[in-house]
Amino acid sequence: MQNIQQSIRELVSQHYGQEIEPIVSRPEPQFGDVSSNVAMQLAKPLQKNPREIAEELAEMLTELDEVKDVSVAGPGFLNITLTDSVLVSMLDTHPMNSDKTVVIETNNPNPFKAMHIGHAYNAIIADTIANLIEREGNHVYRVSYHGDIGAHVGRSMYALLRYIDGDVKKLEEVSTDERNSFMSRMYAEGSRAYKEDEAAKPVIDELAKQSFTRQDPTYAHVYDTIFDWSFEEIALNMARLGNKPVEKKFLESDADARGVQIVRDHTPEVFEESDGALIFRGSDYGGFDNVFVASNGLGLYGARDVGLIALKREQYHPDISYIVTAEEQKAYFKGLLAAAAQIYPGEDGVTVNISHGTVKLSTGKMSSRTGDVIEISWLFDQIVDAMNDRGGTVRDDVAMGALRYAFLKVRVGGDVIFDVNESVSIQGNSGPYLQYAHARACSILAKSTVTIEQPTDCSFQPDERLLLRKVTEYSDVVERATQELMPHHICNYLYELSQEFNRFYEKNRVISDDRESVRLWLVETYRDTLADGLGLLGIPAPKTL
RNA sequence: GCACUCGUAGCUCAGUGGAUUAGAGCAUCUGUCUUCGGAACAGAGGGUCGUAGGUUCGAAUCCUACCGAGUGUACCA
Repeated sequence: MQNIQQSIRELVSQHYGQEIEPIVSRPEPQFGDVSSNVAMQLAKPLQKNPREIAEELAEMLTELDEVKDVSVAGPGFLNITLTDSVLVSMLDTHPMNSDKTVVIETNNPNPFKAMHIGHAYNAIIADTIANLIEREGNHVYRVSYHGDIGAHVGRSMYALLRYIDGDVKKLEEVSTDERNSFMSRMYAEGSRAYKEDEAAKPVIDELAKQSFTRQDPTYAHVYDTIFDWSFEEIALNMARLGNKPVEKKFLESDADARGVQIVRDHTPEVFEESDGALIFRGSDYGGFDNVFVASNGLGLYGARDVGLIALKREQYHPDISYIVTAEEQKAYFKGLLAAAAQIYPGEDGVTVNISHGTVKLSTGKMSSRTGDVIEISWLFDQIVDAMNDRGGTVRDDVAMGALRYAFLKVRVGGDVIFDVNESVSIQGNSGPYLQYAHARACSILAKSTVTIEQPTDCSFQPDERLLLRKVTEYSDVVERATQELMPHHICNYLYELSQEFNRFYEKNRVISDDRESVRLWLVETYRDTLADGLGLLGIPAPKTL
């Protein structure tokens, strides 16, 4: 597509003396392979009828080797059909043309709390965006960031210390399977006590403060144990979600002291004092005025994020650093990033916040166990149940594909209404459907004994050409998804691609047909493209299902 | 109150300046079919693209107002 765009640009430059970027798109197959409204773009500067310009351009384009046919439609649209060999040449993978150092947070659940559905969504979006950036040729560092200190730790510790009642051995009685629900129960209990029990409040505040120092041996022991459990749980869930491992875990405790110091060093130039706290006037930058260091001298999340930016900067010297969060934090990040831009002049725009919506269940049913949050384990249980109901075998790679695809197929930014049954459905626009489509193509390839040949004469039959044409769109789709950081474009495309294959497959035999070797090549090309696309989405592409 | 996001078929969503029927999936209805994995294919019904103006040769897409939903709005993250 870029070649033809280039050709049009040159023609326009030569014949009309206009330097423009011709807009080209993919029309419906019946209209050709490429269409362009370049004549309309030229009509105004040239003071000429667009239809007339289109006719002239059509004549010139027909002369090109890569063009088979051109027609003019409507007010002056050009519909261009390319030769088959050009179509084949378009299959070449798109160039790796970027070489930046990129840091991206691909998960950030807090220890001492259960992982919920929002963590899963956040992690899947971020991991897939990381895949896209990596594909461009950039050096990507996946990192994570976790809150290991502060208020929520105090709440959990309150309930935990009461639970063990002086005997740390009691923790050993909690079996591996029960740990996650045990931890969320403890957190829920502590939270409730903080809200409802006046006497507990100061105790919890004190326990929260202790999370910074952890000097009491019993406290330290319980803390360390739950800390380890939490990270085992996080690692387990990340693997289950199909996320690639991170290179480094950053902790709030690492970032805290550093951030507080930086905020102090930049007061009053960047931050200012207000009611004893150090604040940043985010409202001047589309955010809101926010406290970074509290009046009691302790760092808040803002200060820690400043510290985290400093740590990432030292460790990786990133050209771009992505922080993927839910949209609730969008305004906060406007302020934070404006502050960071002042702390590090000339590095404005290095740190970028990508925000996404929240996940809601279509059934409206929430987790019964912990009240208001939906735990990841519960989510997987639902998927497994739905698979069982369908009578299919339950497989981890299919569950993973179902969940990732359901989350990724919607545009990043809006909310996701998650329907468990729809996600595992083998029919329709779902992960398992694509996995099935892949397995089916593999099966054909495995069955044939004929050698696969890339066609040399390049004359395809109409149905073959339709499939080939669809496959050639892949690199454009990947490019768009990468530029916009929008994985859903790939989902939509892969689904259309599979449909196109099914249409072909329905009407045309591959094995024991005269054109078997050419068609095998086509099936293989399709299969490889599908597998590559699924790979970018982090979805397994099984050979059998 | 102010700021940001969103409003497209019964439901869930693509499409965000370009046309020749505004597209998919689910759901509903009808066909094909002893298949290379039918977990398929073909087709039908279903839309004043929230409402009203405006800009443009051309608007679901841009602008304005209004209606409706969500989120944020300093010592939680």
